[in-house]
Amino acid sequence: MCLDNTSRLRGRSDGNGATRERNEREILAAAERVFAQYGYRGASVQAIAEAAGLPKSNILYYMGNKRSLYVRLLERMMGRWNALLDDISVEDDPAEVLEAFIRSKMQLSRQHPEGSRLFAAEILGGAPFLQSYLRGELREWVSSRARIFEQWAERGLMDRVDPVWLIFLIWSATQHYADFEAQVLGITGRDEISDADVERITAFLTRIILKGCGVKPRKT
Amino acid sequence: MCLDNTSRLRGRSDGNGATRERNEREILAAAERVFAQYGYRGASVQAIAEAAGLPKSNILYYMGNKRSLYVRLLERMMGRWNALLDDISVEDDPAEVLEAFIRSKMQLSRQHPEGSRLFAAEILGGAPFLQSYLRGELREWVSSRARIFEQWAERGLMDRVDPVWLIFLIWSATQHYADFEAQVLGITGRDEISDADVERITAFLTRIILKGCGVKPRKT
DNA sequence: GTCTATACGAAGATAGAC
DNA sequence: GTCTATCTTCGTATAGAC
Repeated sequence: MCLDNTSRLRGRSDGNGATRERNEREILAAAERVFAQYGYRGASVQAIAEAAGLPKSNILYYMGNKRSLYVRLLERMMGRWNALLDDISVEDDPAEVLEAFIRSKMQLSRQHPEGSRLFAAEILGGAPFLQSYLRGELREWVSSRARIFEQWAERGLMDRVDPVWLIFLIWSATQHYADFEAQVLGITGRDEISDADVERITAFLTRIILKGCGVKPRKT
Repeated sequence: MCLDNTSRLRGRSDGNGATRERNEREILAAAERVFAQYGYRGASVQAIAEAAGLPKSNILYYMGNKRSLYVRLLERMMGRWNALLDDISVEDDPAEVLEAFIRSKMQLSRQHPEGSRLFAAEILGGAPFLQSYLRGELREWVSSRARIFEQWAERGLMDRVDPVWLIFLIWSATQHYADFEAQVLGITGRDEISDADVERITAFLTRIILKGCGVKPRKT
């Protein structure tokens, strides 16, 4: 007699999908933490559900299955990553570009430590889901940057160092504080890495790397 | 009438425990690979058994349980690590010491990439088994080195940089090639990192870091 | 010493009640 | 849309045959 099942339930929900959106956000955040901590295999849907405060089947209802949830998180992280890799040109000032690169990379790891660790765990395990990304998109990005570094060296704006190793050096140095946070905290006796620490580390890395590459100080 | 069970079996085996030794070595090597790839939770005893070419219960017979196998591997890796951290003094030449440090750290990662990744996965997951090692032994080691770096700076042998951040920089840069090997291979299009690559990377890192810290060139 | 068989819980995933 | 109940497979670990 009364409303059918579908409309009754539609009526009970908010109608604009706000609940779904909120739940999805919660699930993605919780899953990022759990996958980052235990890796793809080590993470259980149950653990993600508990972290999100939802029943297990709810996770699978929203995300289909464990695999696609994981892929979605990786893609989200790659998106954040791509967002900060805007174009640079030979005409730019090397000191400025390298400093901005180090700074934005530090901030990305800082703002998304779980995403950073998720990515690290994926690579550590042989990058089963990211092979094509690494061999395609990312490889292209590295090549194009490398060419610019080489041109800077030709113009005498910096030393002739292998640009690819330089990019890896910046990546490893900046990611370290997110990925190996447990080690950094344990050794330094801190219980968190503060904003001031991040500022000091950024300045330290910028200084060592710019000086180490013989980059001429900023024009500004 | 014939021999009792125990002696019969002793008689059948080699008697000097060579089989046991060989099996243990195989198991440890296989487990290191599997734990490195999947992390503690993600690794299954079954997968380790298959990698070692032995039945599952054999693994548990030799190692007791999954946990103690894992701990044993961590301890083995910490042992290798400690072995290369011999004493240095203020009297030594900074350039020589830092270069030797970078070189030996690169070689450790090179010779034991699975051990390196195992350690990385443990830290990534919040170092549940290594908390006390980090807060104790390793912390002490870092402090003592840091003091020496500071004294070198006071003597004008290098810039006044934060010695702890410097140690982290060297660690992250050198471990990167083992831990993120999949990324390095994907981006550079290599299918392995050769000895010559390691040599080039070592030279690159040494150059950037020494120059970046304003270390006076070697006396030799 | 070594392996097969098995106990028992937790894994991912789905069916179906509400 | 959401959750409980359940299916099947795989997890660690052990008992006991050989």
